[in-house]
Amino acid sequence: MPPKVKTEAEKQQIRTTIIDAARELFVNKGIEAVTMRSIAKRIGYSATTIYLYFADKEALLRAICDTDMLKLAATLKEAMAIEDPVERLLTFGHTYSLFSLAYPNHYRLMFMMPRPAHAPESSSIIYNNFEQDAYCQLKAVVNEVYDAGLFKPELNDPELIAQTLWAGTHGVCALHNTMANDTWINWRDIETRLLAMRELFIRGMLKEPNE
Amino acid sequence: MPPKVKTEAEKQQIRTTIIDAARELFVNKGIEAVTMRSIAKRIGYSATTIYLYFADKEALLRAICDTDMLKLAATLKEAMAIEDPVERLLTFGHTYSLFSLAYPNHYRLMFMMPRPAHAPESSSIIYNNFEQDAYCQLKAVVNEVYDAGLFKPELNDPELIAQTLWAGTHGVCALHNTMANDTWINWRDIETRLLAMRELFIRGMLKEPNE
DNA sequence: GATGTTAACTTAACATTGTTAAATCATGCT
DNA sequence: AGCATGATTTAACAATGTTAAGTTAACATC
Repeated sequence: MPPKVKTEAEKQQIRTTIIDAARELFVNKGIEAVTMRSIAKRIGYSATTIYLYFADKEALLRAICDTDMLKLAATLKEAMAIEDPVERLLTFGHTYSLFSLAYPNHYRLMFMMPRPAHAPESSSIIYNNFEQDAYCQLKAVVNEVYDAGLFKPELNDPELIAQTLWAGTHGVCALHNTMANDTWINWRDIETRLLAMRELFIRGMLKEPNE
Repeated sequence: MPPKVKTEAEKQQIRTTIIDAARELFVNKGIEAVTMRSIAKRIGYSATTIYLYFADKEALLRAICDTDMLKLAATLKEAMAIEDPVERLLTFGHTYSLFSLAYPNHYRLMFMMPRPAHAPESSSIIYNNFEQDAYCQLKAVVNEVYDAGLFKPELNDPELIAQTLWAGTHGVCALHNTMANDTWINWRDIETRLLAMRELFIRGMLKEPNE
Protein backbone atom coordinates (compact mmCIF):
# COMPACT_ATOMS: atom_id res chain seq x y z
CA MET A 1 0.00 0.00 0.00
CA PRO A 2 2.24 2.79 -1.12
CA PRO A 3 0.46 6.14 -0.60
CA LYS A 4 1.75 8.26 -3.33
CA VAL A 5 3.60 11.50 -3.87
CA LYS A 6 5.59 12.22 -0.80
CA THR A 7 6.48 15.77 0.00
CA GLU A 8 10.08 16.52 0.71
CA ALA A 9 9.26 17.00 4.36
CA GLU A 10 7.68 13.56 4.55
CA LYS A 11 10.75 12.03 2.97
CA GLN A 12 12.91 13.76 5.50
CA GLN A 13 10.65 12.39 8.20
CA ILE A 14 11.21 8.86 6.95
CA ARG A 15 14.92 9.49 6.84
CA THR A 16 14.96 10.39 10.50
CA THR A 17 12.68 7.46 11.32
CA ILE A 18 15.24 5.15 9.75
CA ILE A 19 18.09 6.88 11.52
CA ASP A 20 16.34 6.61 14.87
CA ALA A 21 15.61 2.92 14.41
CA ALA A 22 19.19 2.26 13.41
CA ARG A 23 20.47 4.26 16.34
CA GLU A 24 18.33 2.29 18.78
CA LEU A 25 19.62 -1.06 17.60
CA PHE A 26 23.02 0.42 17.62
CA VAL A 27 22.93 1.70 21.18
CA ASN A 28 21.34 -1.36 22.72
CA LYS A 29 22.71 -4.28 20.77
CA GLY A 30 26.04 -2.88 19.68
CA ILE A 31 27.39 -1.86 16.36
CA GLU A 32 27.24 -5.20 14.61
CA ALA A 33 23.50 -5.46 15.25
CA VAL A 34 22.79 -2.78 12.69
CA THR A 35 21.74 -4.86 9.72
CA MET A 36 19.59 -3.42 7.00
CA ARG A 37 16.97 -6.10 7.50
CA SER A 38 16.71 -5.58 11.24
CA ILE A 39 16.33 -1.84 10.87
CA ALA A 40 13.64 -2.39 8.28
CA LYS A 41 11.73 -4.82 10.46
CA ARG A 42 11.76 -2.35 13.30
CA ILE A 43 10.04 0.34 11.27
CA GLY A 44 7.73 -1.93 9.29
CA TYR A 45 9.41 -1.39 5.97
CA SER A 46 11.20 -3.70 3.65
CA ALA A 47 14.97 -3.76 3.77
CA THR A 48 15.33 -2.39 0.29
CA THR A 49 13.26 0.66 1.13
CA ILE A 50 16.18 1.99 3.11
CA TYR A 51 18.12 2.21 -0.13
CA LEU A 52 15.59 4.72 -1.40
CA TYR A 53 16.70 7.06 1.35
CA PHE A 54 20.34 6.18 1.83
CA ALA A 55 22.88 5.16 -0.77
CA ASP A 56 24.19 2.27 1.29
CA LYS A 57 24.84 1.18 4.83
CA GLU A 58 27.91 3.35 5.05
CA ALA A 59 25.88 6.43 4.21
CA LEU A 60 23.28 5.51 6.80
CA LEU A 61 25.92 5.09 9.47
CA ARG A 62 27.44 8.40 8.59
CA ALA A 63 24.04 10.01 8.80
CA ILE A 64 23.68 8.69 12.34
CA CYS A 65 27.13 9.94 13.01
CA ASP A 66 26.25 13.39 11.74
CA THR A 67 23.12 13.77 13.82
CA ASP A 68 25.06 12.75 16.89
CA MET A 69 27.84 15.14 16.08
CA LEU A 70 25.18 17.81 16.17
CA LYS A 71 23.91 16.49 19.48
CA LEU A 72 27.42 16.57 20.87
CA ALA A 73 27.89 20.12 19.69
CA ALA A 74 24.60 21.10 21.30
CA THR A 75 25.61 19.45 24.57
CA LEU A 76 28.97 21.14 24.57
CA LYS A 77 27.41 24.49 23.91
CA GLU A 78 25.97 24.41 27.39
CA ALA A 79 29.46 24.45 28.86
CA MET A 80 30.00 27.71 27.00
CA ALA A 81 27.86 29.53 29.52
CA ILE A 82 30.58 29.35 32.15
CA GLU A 83 32.26 32.67 32.55
CA ASP A 84 35.80 31.92 33.62
CA PRO A 85 37.61 30.82 30.46
CA VAL A 86 39.81 28.24 32.17
CA GLU A 87 36.87 26.75 34.02
CA ARG A 88 34.97 26.73 30.75
CA LEU A 89 37.77 24.89 28.98
CA LEU A 90 37.99 22.24 31.69
CA THR A 91 34.23 21.76 31.85
CA PHE A 92 34.12 21.59 28.08
CA GLY A 93 36.53 18.68 28.12
CA HIS A 94 34.69 16.95 30.92
CA THR A 95 31.36 17.27 29.14
CA TYR A 96 32.95 15.72 26.10
CA SER A 97 34.19 12.84 28.24
CA LEU A 98 30.80 12.26 29.80
CA PHE A 99 29.26 12.09 26.34
CA SER A 100 31.77 9.43 25.36
CA LEU A 101 30.92 7.42 28.47
CA ALA A 102 27.17 7.77 28.04
CA TYR A 103 27.16 6.82 24.34
CA PRO A 104 30.10 4.49 23.80
CA ASN A 105 28.80 3.12 20.53
CA HIS A 106 28.28 6.55 19.07
CA TYR A 107 31.68 7.58 20.28
CA ARG A 108 33.25 4.64 18.52
CA LEU A 109 31.42 5.44 15.33
CA MET A 110 32.30 9.10 15.47
CA PHE A 111 35.92 9.07 16.53
CA MET A 112 37.32 5.56 16.57
CA MET A 113 36.42 4.07 13.22
CA PRO A 114 38.13 4.83 9.93
CA ARG A 115 36.22 7.15 7.69
CA PRO A 116 36.07 6.35 3.98
CA ALA A 117 37.73 9.41 2.48
CA HIS A 118 34.92 11.48 4.02
CA ALA A 119 33.84 13.89 1.32
CA PRO A 120 32.76 16.90 3.37
CA GLU A 121 29.88 17.85 1.10
CA SER A 122 28.26 14.46 1.55
CA SER A 123 27.85 15.35 5.20
CA SER A 124 24.98 17.35 6.57
CA ILE A 125 27.24 19.03 9.08
CA ILE A 126 28.65 22.43 8.36
CA TYR A 127 32.23 22.30 9.46
CA ASN A 128 33.99 25.29 10.89
CA ASN A 129 30.57 26.37 12.05
CA PHE A 130 30.41 27.16 15.70
CA GLU A 131 26.92 25.76 16.20
CA GLN A 132 27.54 22.42 14.55
CA ASP A 133 31.22 21.60 14.79
CA ALA A 134 32.52 20.56 18.20
CA TYR A 135 36.13 20.97 17.15
CA CYS A 136 35.37 24.51 16.12
CA GLN A 137 33.96 25.14 19.56
CA LEU A 138 37.06 23.71 21.16
CA LYS A 139 39.22 26.02 19.13
CA ALA A 140 37.13 28.96 20.25
CA VAL A 141 37.46 28.10 23.92
CA VAL A 142 41.17 27.52 23.59
CA ASN A 143 41.59 30.79 21.78
CA GLU A 144 39.93 32.68 24.57
CA VAL A 145 42.25 31.20 27.15
CA TYR A 146 45.13 31.91 24.83
CA ASP A 147 44.13 35.51 24.24
CA ALA A 148 43.75 36.00 27.97
CA GLY A 149 47.40 35.00 28.24
CA LEU A 150 46.69 32.13 30.59
CA PHE A 151 48.69 29.43 28.83
CA LYS A 152 52.34 28.96 29.56
CA PRO A 153 54.48 31.19 27.35
CA GLU A 154 56.12 28.21 25.64
CA LEU A 155 52.77 27.38 24.08
CA ASN A 156 52.34 29.64 21.10
CA ASP A 157 50.14 27.69 18.71
CA PRO A 158 46.51 27.59 19.86
CA GLU A 159 45.49 25.06 17.26
CA LEU A 160 48.23 22.72 18.42
CA ILE A 161 47.09 23.24 21.99
CA ALA A 162 43.56 22.31 20.98
CA GLN A 163 44.74 19.19 19.23
CA THR A 164 46.82 18.15 22.23
CA LEU A 165 43.91 18.69 24.59
CA TRP A 166 41.65 16.70 22.33
CA ALA A 167 44.19 13.91 22.02
CA GLY A 168 44.69 13.61 25.75
CA THR A 169 41.00 13.50 26.49
CA HIS A 170 40.31 11.20 23.61
CA GLY A 171 43.05 8.89 24.80
CA VAL A 172 41.39 8.33 28.15
CA CYS A 173 37.95 7.93 26.61
CA ALA A 174 39.07 5.68 23.79
CA LEU A 175 41.16 3.36 25.94
CA HIS A 176 38.25 3.05 28.31
CA ASN A 177 35.87 2.39 25.45
CA THR A 178 38.03 -0.39 24.10
CA MET A 179 39.62 -1.95 27.14
CA ALA A 180 37.47 -1.24 30.16
CA ASN A 181 36.84 -4.95 30.63
CA ASP A 182 40.39 -6.11 30.12
CA THR A 183 41.30 -7.54 33.46
CA TRP A 184 45.02 -7.77 32.82
CA ILE A 185 45.24 -4.06 33.48
CA ASN A 186 44.55 -2.79 36.93
CA TRP A 187 42.57 0.18 35.73
CA ARG A 188 42.08 3.11 38.03
CA ASP A 189 38.54 4.38 38.15
CA ILE A 190 37.58 6.19 34.96
CA GLU A 191 36.73 9.36 36.84
CA THR A 192 40.12 9.20 38.49
CA ARG A 193 41.81 8.85 35.14
CA LEU A 194 39.89 11.75 33.68
CA LEU A 195 40.81 13.85 36.66
CA ALA A 196 44.47 12.91 36.31
CA MET A 197 44.41 13.99 32.69
CA ARG A 198 42.74 17.26 33.59
CA GLU A 199 45.37 17.91 36.22
CA LEU A 200 48.06 17.13 33.72
CA PHE A 201 46.59 19.79 31.46
CA ILE A 202 46.49 22.26 34.33
CA ARG A 203 50.04 21.66 35.46
CA GLY A 204 51.50 21.33 31.99
CA MET A 205 49.68 24.01 30.04
CA LEU A 206 48.37 26.73 32.30
CA LYS A 207 50.42 29.40 33.94
CA GLU A 208 51.05 29.06 37.63
CA PRO A 209 48.97 31.51 39.66
CA ASN A 210 52.04 33.63 40.37
CA GLU A 211 53.43 33.58 36.85
CA MET B 1 46.94 -35.17 -0.67
CA PRO B 2 47.12 -35.09 3.05
CA PRO B 3 50.46 -36.37 4.35
CA LYS B 4 49.54 -37.85 7.60
CA VAL B 5 50.25 -37.50 11.29
CA LYS B 6 51.58 -34.08 11.93
CA THR B 7 53.86 -33.48 14.82
CA GLU B 8 52.93 -30.70 17.17
CA ALA B 9 55.76 -28.60 15.81
CA GLU B 10 54.45 -28.96 12.27
CA LYS B 11 51.02 -27.92 13.41
CA GLN B 12 52.47 -24.88 15.04
CA GLN B 13 54.28 -24.17 11.80
CA ILE B 14 50.99 -24.19 9.90
CA ARG B 15 49.45 -21.96 12.52
CA THR B 16 52.12 -19.35 11.96
CA THR B 17 51.83 -19.78 8.21
CA ILE B 18 48.16 -18.92 8.46
CA ILE B 19 48.84 -16.02 10.76
CA ASP B 20 51.48 -14.63 8.43
CA ALA B 21 49.21 -14.87 5.41
CA ALA B 22 46.41 -13.19 7.29
CA ARG B 23 48.74 -10.49 8.50
CA GLU B 24 49.95 -9.78 4.99
CA LEU B 25 46.46 -9.29 3.60
CA PHE B 26 45.71 -7.28 6.65
CA VAL B 27 48.63 -4.90 6.32
CA ASN B 28 48.34 -4.34 2.60
CA LYS B 29 44.65 -4.44 1.85
CA GLY B 30 43.24 -3.31 5.16
CA ILE B 31 41.31 -5.05 7.82
CA GLU B 32 38.23 -5.94 5.82
CA ALA B 33 40.33 -7.87 3.31
CA VAL B 34 40.96 -10.63 5.81
CA THR B 35 38.45 -13.20 4.64
CA MET B 36 38.88 -16.83 5.44
CA ARG B 37 38.78 -17.75 1.76
CA SER B 38 41.40 -15.22 0.73
CA ILE B 39 43.75 -16.33 3.47
CA ALA B 40 43.26 -19.92 2.41
CA LYS B 41 43.92 -19.18 -1.24
CA ARG B 42 47.14 -17.43 -0.33
CA ILE B 43 48.54 -20.48 1.41
CA GLY B 44 47.11 -23.08 -0.94
CA TYR B 45 44.69 -24.55 1.53
CA SER B 46 40.98 -24.74 1.62
CA ALA B 47 39.13 -22.19 3.69
CA THR B 48 37.81 -24.75 6.10
CA THR B 49 41.29 -25.94 6.93
CA ILE B 50 41.82 -22.78 8.89
CA TYR B 51 39.11 -23.94 11.25
CA LEU B 52 41.27 -26.91 12.14
CA TYR B 53 43.80 -24.51 13.59
CA PHE B 54 41.67 -21.66 14.84
CA ALA B 55 38.23 -21.79 16.40
CA ASP B 56 36.91 -18.95 14.28
CA LYS B 57 37.91 -15.73 12.61
CA GLU B 58 37.89 -13.90 15.91
CA ALA B 59 40.41 -16.33 17.34
CA LEU B 60 42.62 -15.95 14.30
CA LEU B 61 42.55 -12.19 14.56
CA ARG B 62 43.42 -12.37 18.21
CA ALA B 63 46.28 -14.67 17.41
CA ILE B 64 47.66 -12.08 15.02
CA CYS B 65 47.11 -9.53 17.71
CA ASP B 66 49.05 -11.60 20.20
CA THR B 67 52.07 -12.14 18.02
CA ASP B 68 52.20 -8.44 17.31
CA MET B 69 51.88 -7.63 20.96
CA LEU B 70 54.99 -9.68 21.40
CA LYS B 71 56.67 -7.84 18.56
CA LEU B 72 55.75 -4.54 20.17
CA ALA B 73 57.12 -5.68 23.50
CA ALA B 74 60.34 -6.76 21.81
CA THR B 75 60.64 -3.43 20.04
CA LEU B 76 60.04 -1.53 23.22
CA LYS B 77 62.61 -3.53 25.06
CA GLU B 78 65.30 -1.87 22.99
CA ALA B 79 64.39 1.46 24.53
CA MET B 80 65.17 -0.08 27.90
CA ALA B 81 68.88 0.12 27.20
CA ILE B 82 68.89 3.86 27.73
CA GLU B 83 70.42 4.71 31.04
CA ASP B 84 68.77 7.94 32.14
CA PRO B 85 65.33 6.93 33.43
CA VAL B 86 63.53 10.02 32.17
CA GLU B 87 65.11 9.73 28.75
CA ARG B 88 64.17 6.08 28.77
CA LEU B 89 60.56 6.86 29.58
CA LEU B 90 60.29 9.42 26.80
CA THR B 91 61.97 7.20 24.25
CA PHE B 92 59.76 4.35 25.33
CA GLY B 93 56.69 6.40 24.51
CA HIS B 94 58.10 7.58 21.23
CA THR B 95 58.96 4.05 20.16
CA TYR B 96 55.41 3.07 20.94
CA SER B 97 54.15 5.91 18.76
CA LEU B 98 56.40 4.98 15.87
CA PHE B 99 55.07 1.44 16.04
CA SER B 100 51.53 2.74 15.80
CA LEU B 101 52.44 4.83 12.77
CA ALA B 102 54.30 2.02 11.03
CA TYR B 103 51.58 -0.57 11.56
CA PRO B 104 48.29 1.28 11.67
CA ASN B 105 46.18 -1.77 11.01
CA HIS B 106 47.82 -3.72 13.79
CA TYR B 107 47.46 -0.81 16.09
CA ARG B 108 43.76 -0.63 15.38
CA LEU B 109 43.37 -4.32 16.01
CA MET B 110 45.38 -4.23 19.20
CA PHE B 111 44.15 -1.10 20.89
CA MET B 112 41.19 0.38 19.07
CA MET B 113 38.77 -2.46 18.57
CA PRO B 114 36.52 -3.93 21.23
CA ARG B 115 37.68 -7.23 22.62
CA PRO B 116 35.11 -9.94 23.23
CA ALA B 117 35.44 -10.47 26.99
CA HIS B 118 39.05 -11.45 26.39
CA ALA B 119 39.63 -14.52 28.48
CA PRO B 120 43.29 -14.17 29.41
CA GLU B 121 44.03 -17.88 29.25
CA SER B 122 42.91 -18.04 25.64
CA SER B 123 45.78 -15.73 24.82
CA SER B 124 49.29 -16.89 24.20
CA ILE B 125 50.70 -13.84 25.90
CA ILE B 126 51.76 -14.01 29.48
CA TYR B 127 50.49 -10.85 31.06
CA ASN B 128 52.36 -9.13 33.83
CA ASN B 129 55.45 -10.64 32.30
CA PHE B 130 58.14 -8.14 31.55
CA GLU B 131 59.27 -9.81 28.34
CA GLN B 132 55.86 -10.11 26.75
CA ASP B 133 53.60 -7.42 28.15
CA ALA B 134 54.22 -3.88 26.98
CA TYR B 135 52.06 -2.40 29.70
CA CYS B 136 54.15 -4.21 32.26
CA GLN B 137 57.23 -2.65 30.75
CA LEU B 138 55.67 0.77 30.93
CA LYS B 139 54.91 0.29 34.59
CA ALA B 140 58.50 -0.70 35.21
CA VAL B 141 59.88 2.40 33.51
CA VAL B 142 57.45 4.64 35.31
CA ASN B 143 58.32 3.03 38.61
CA GLU B 144 61.98 3.74 38.14
CA VAL B 145 61.34 7.39 37.48
CA TYR B 146 59.03 7.42 40.45
CA ASP B 147 61.49 5.76 42.77
CA ALA B 148 64.16 8.21 41.66
CA GLY B 149 61.83 10.95 42.91
CA LEU B 150 61.68 12.68 39.56
CA PHE B 151 57.92 13.08 39.27
CA LYS B 152 56.20 16.07 40.78
CA PRO B 153 55.31 15.43 44.42
CA GLU B 154 51.55 15.70 43.71
CA LEU B 155 51.82 12.51 41.70
CA ASN B 156 51.80 9.66 44.14
CA ASP B 157 50.25 6.76 42.23
CA PRO B 158 52.68 5.29 39.69
CA GLU B 159 50.06 3.09 38.09
CA LEU B 160 47.82 6.10 37.52
CA ILE B 161 50.79 7.93 36.05
CA ALA B 162 51.39 5.05 33.68
CA GLN B 163 47.77 5.01 32.61
CA THR B 164 47.79 8.74 32.01
CA LEU B 165 50.95 8.54 29.95
CA TRP B 166 49.50 5.72 27.92
CA ALA B 167 46.25 7.58 27.41
CA GLY B 168 47.94 10.72 26.20
CA THR B 169 50.16 8.91 23.76
CA HIS B 170 47.36 6.67 22.62
CA GLY B 171 45.17 9.69 22.05
CA VAL B 172 47.57 11.22 19.55
CA CYS B 173 48.16 7.91 17.80
CA ALA B 174 44.52 6.88 17.71
CA LEU B 175 43.20 10.20 16.45
CA HIS B 176 45.83 10.13 13.75
CA ASN B 177 44.96 6.57 12.86
CA THR B 178 41.30 7.40 12.47
CA MET B 179 41.23 10.93 11.20
CA ALA B 180 44.50 11.69 9.47
CA ASN B 181 42.70 12.23 6.19
CA ASP B 182 39.87 14.32 7.51
CA THR B 183 40.41 17.63 5.83
CA TRP B 184 38.02 19.58 8.01
CA ILE B 185 40.67 19.64 10.69
CA ASN B 186 43.83 21.57 10.13
CA TRP B 187 46.05 18.91 11.60
CA ARG B 188 49.50 19.86 12.72
CA ASP B 189 52.18 17.45 11.60
CA ILE B 190 51.99 14.15 13.47
CA GLU B 191 55.55 14.52 14.73
CA THR B 192 54.69 17.97 15.98
CA ARG B 193 51.69 16.62 17.83
CA LEU B 194 53.68 13.82 19.38
CA LEU B 195 56.30 16.30 20.47
CA ALA B 196 53.65 18.56 21.98
CA MET B 197 52.28 15.65 23.99
CA ARG B 198 55.75 14.72 25.18
CA GLU B 199 56.39 18.29 26.28
CA LEU B 200 53.07 18.28 28.07
CA PHE B 201 54.25 15.23 29.97
CA ILE B 202 57.54 16.89 30.81
CA ARG B 203 56.02 20.15 32.01
CA GLY B 204 53.09 18.55 33.79
CA MET B 205 54.61 15.50 35.39
CA LEU B 206 58.33 15.90 35.92
CA LYS B 207 59.97 18.03 38.53
CA GLU B 208 61.54 21.25 37.39
CA PRO B 209 65.34 21.00 37.31
CA ASN B 210 65.59 23.19 40.41
CA GLU B 211 62.82 21.48 42.36
C1' DG C 1 50.16 -57.68 2.61
C1' DA C 2 45.11 -56.80 3.09
C1' DT C 3 42.19 -54.17 6.13
C1' DG C 4 40.35 -50.96 8.96
C1' DT C 5 41.05 -46.78 11.78
C1' DT C 6 42.12 -42.16 11.98
C1' DA C 7 44.22 -37.68 11.00
C1' DA C 8 44.30 -34.11 7.44
C1' DC C 9 41.97 -32.01 4.20
C1' DT C 10 38.32 -30.82 0.70
C1' DT C 11 33.71 -30.30 -1.21
C1' DA C 12 29.07 -29.17 -0.53
C1' DA C 13 25.98 -26.78 1.76
C1' DC C 14 23.65 -23.29 4.97
C1' DA C 15 22.45 -19.01 6.99
C1' DT C 16 23.27 -14.26 6.96
C1' DT C 17 24.78 -10.24 5.08
C1' DG C 18 24.71 -5.97 1.69
C1' DT C 19 22.83 -4.82 -2.55
C1' DT C 20 20.40 -4.71 -7.23
C1' DA C 21 16.80 -5.80 -10.80
C1' DA C 22 12.34 -6.76 -11.65
C1' DA C 23 7.68 -6.72 -10.38
C1' DT C 24 3.56 -4.74 -7.82
C1' DC C 25 0.53 -1.52 -6.37
C1' DA C 26 -1.83 2.62 -5.43
C1' DT C 27 -2.57 7.23 -6.48
C1' DG C 28 -3.12 11.43 -9.29
C1' DC C 29 -3.73 13.37 -13.99
C1' DT C 30 -5.90 13.61 -18.49
C1' DA D 1 -11.49 4.81 -17.77
C1' DG D 2 -6.86 4.47 -18.48
C1' DC D 3 -2.27 5.43 -18.03
C1' DA D 4 1.99 7.17 -16.10
C1' DT D 5 4.67 7.57 -12.10
C1' DG D 6 6.45 7.18 -7.71
C1' DA D 7 6.65 4.24 -3.48
C1' DT D 8 7.37 -0.12 -2.04
C1' DT D 9 8.16 -5.09 -2.08
C1' DT D 10 9.64 -9.60 -3.79
C1' DA D 11 13.14 -12.24 -5.86
C1' DA D 12 17.54 -12.84 -6.58
C1' DC D 13 22.84 -12.47 -6.46
C1' DA D 14 27.28 -12.57 -4.69
C1' DA D 15 30.14 -12.76 -0.71
C1' DT D 16 30.96 -14.07 3.90
C1' DG D 17 31.59 -17.05 8.20
C1' DT D 18 30.80 -21.55 9.45
C1' DT D 19 29.35 -26.60 9.75
C1' DA D 20 28.46 -31.34 8.08
C1' DA D 21 29.58 -34.76 5.22
C1' DG D 22 32.71 -36.83 2.44
C1' DT D 23 37.58 -38.18 0.58
C1' DT D 24 42.24 -39.50 0.81
C1' DA D 25 46.37 -41.22 2.42
C1' DA D 26 49.29 -42.83 6.03
C1' DC D 27 49.78 -45.86 9.89
C1' DA D 28 48.73 -49.97 12.99
C1' DT D 29 47.26 -54.57 13.40
C1' DC D 30 46.18 -59.12 12.05
